[in-house]
Amino acid sequence: MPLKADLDAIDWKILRELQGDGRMTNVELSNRVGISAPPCLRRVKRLEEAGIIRGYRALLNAPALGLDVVAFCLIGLHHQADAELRTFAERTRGWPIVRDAWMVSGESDFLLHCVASDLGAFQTFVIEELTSTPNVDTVRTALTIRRVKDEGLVSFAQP
Amino acid sequence: MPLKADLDAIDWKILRELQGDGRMTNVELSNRVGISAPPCLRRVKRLEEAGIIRGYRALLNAPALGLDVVAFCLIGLHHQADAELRTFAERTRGWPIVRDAWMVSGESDFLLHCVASDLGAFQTFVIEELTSTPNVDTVRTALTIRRVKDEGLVSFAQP
DNA sequence: GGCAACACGCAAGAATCTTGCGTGATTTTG
DNA sequence: CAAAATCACGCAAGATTCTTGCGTGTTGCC
Repeated sequence: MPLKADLDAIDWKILRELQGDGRMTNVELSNRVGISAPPCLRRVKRLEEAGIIRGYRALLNAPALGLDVVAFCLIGLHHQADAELRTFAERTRGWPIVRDAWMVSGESDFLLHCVASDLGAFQTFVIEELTSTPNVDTVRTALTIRRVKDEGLVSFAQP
Repeated sequence: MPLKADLDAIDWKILRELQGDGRMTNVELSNRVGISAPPCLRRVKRLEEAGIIRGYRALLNAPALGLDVVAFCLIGLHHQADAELRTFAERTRGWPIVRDAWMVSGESDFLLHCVASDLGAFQTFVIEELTSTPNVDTVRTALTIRRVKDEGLVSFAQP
């Protein structure tokens, strides 16, 4: 189970390339990183099995699918005991509007990344779901105007 | 250039499957959505060319790569004229710590999703880069404790 | 009722994936 | 210091997948 220390320059190149295009063929990938196809495939498999590559995902165009509203919600709870935090975390998984969610420290307890078809649907969610959820204290929302940067995890130079 | 209205049930299945595993082979995908491989591939190509599928990306395991800190920063600017917003947006693209960034409306002007190797690196970024950037008024940070939900865009039932 | 448009499925050639094996370099061990 | 072990590479071949062209059936529209 290789960790960061076991990765060499070729592994970092592989991660960078697959992050840019996760559906690239193995021969194309092997050309870009400078080795032949079989060892390249073995490296990718190893990175997957080690959990360094968690998976692959198609990126979808939200507006083209009729999802015009992207927003973030900062949630503050009344009580932050472990059970309450778990309860709220579980609840976020049942809300399809919530794309991904983080437990955070600071002024708020949770940050929710939300996608909705329109402003009405989002407001309905905030009012009828979020604020009416037990233990929810504060809800601050930030509607997104546009994305100004969208990169993967490894965007910087690596050894 | 098909839009939402032109998508049928099979297209939605394709989007859902590729969002779950973007590297699935076309024959596997065709089996899952219930048609043969050639028309399945043609549909995927069409979705790509229409921009509905924006691309594919490998998901990486940040902690395994020595990136232990994930945080969000809410940035408020002094002046929000178009030129100033563009200037700050451009600046976020030069910061490797910033994974993706959104221009938002509400109490703040930008939301930054940041990934750093450790707390020190993140704090250095906030102090020496963010707060010392011209026109930056307020910086509120939320360190993430853990991710409680991580799904793609299309997680709910579709026609 | 007939015609055009469209998407499906079959089939075949091209490309890719996948595995086994031999070689060379680096590291470990006696 | 030398021998052995370990490791990753690249080659080659069979299996799988991709990709294209083509014929057929259905749908919608004159």
